[in-house]
Amino acid sequence: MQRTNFSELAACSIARTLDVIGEPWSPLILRDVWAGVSRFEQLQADLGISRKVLTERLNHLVDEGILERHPYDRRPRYEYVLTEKGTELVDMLMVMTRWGDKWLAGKAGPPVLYRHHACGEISTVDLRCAHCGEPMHANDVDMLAGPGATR
Amino acid sequence: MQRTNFSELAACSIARTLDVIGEPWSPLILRDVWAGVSRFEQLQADLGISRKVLTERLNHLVDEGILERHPYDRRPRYEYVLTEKGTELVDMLMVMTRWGDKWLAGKAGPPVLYRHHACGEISTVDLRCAHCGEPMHANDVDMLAGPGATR
DNA sequence: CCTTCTGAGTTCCTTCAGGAGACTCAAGAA
DNA sequence: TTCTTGAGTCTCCTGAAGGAACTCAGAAGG
Repeated sequence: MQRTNFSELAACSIARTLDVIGEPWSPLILRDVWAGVSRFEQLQADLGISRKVLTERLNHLVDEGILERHPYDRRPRYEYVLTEKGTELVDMLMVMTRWGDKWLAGKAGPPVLYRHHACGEISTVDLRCAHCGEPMHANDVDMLAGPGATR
Repeated sequence: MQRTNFSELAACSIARTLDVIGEPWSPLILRDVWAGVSRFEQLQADLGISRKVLTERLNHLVDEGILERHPYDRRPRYEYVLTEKGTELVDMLMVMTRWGDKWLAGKAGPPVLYRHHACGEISTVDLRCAHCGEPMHANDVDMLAGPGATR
């Protein structure tokens, strides 16, 4: 086995999630589909990914229920569309984007801005506690074993 | 070139972030260091990663300012510690965890729970607009070109 | 009716990253 | 002086990623 199957290492939601979108290119494919680049040829041209790997990644993302293939012609032509499961994964991309904007964008500033529908403002995501609404970051929590802790 | 350098593709904070922690194992190393597994031998044993790859990943994460090497002995023995930059990356892991808990944990439930210091409750992260405080997810935003959009 | 075009893959070959395990090296312990 | 331990190196092998050419089905064009 060349690449370890992470989710077999331990009961860990991070490892499991990496088995779904941890392979090279997968997050960028998700980003593109989210941004409206949704056909095979468009994705291949936009990313410069090899056709073989693009095929593999798309199949995997469809198998995992992240993307759906929607035919747009009577010929075998498809558009890839985010499922609900896939759309919720984009949350992670938004947090990645925020981190990259802060730490890697440099003087040029963020390459992409988000306008929030609810308030109409250019904004960024903020992590809050689902319970009390206060900020919730790495140093604001303790970790405890959960019900699914054993394999 | 076997693996594409994503950040050269386009001005994209996701691609740039992937160049920092997108390689296989890197997020799991981060998780372990965050959880207190901080020495080479511990990481190797806990993850089952090959020593060669662990060395490469740790060097890269140190180079990128995600981890710092702290000597804990007069012999060359080190502990790896998250920098501020690295700690903020853990936000992303918390969001990955939440997604994995929801979509992949199944009946067993989440393997790990987080207790929020501020309120003392077991809770999860929630994405909010930094501007208005309302929920902010993939379908709640429009994308616009930002100042760093050109390469 | 025959040829051309197009989107969506497949196939094939080469190169290089990941896995496994043995080896090294420095310093303290026995 | 030898043994042990943590933290890496080194070597060999396998298999994934890159690149480019090939296939295939249906539509369009003459």
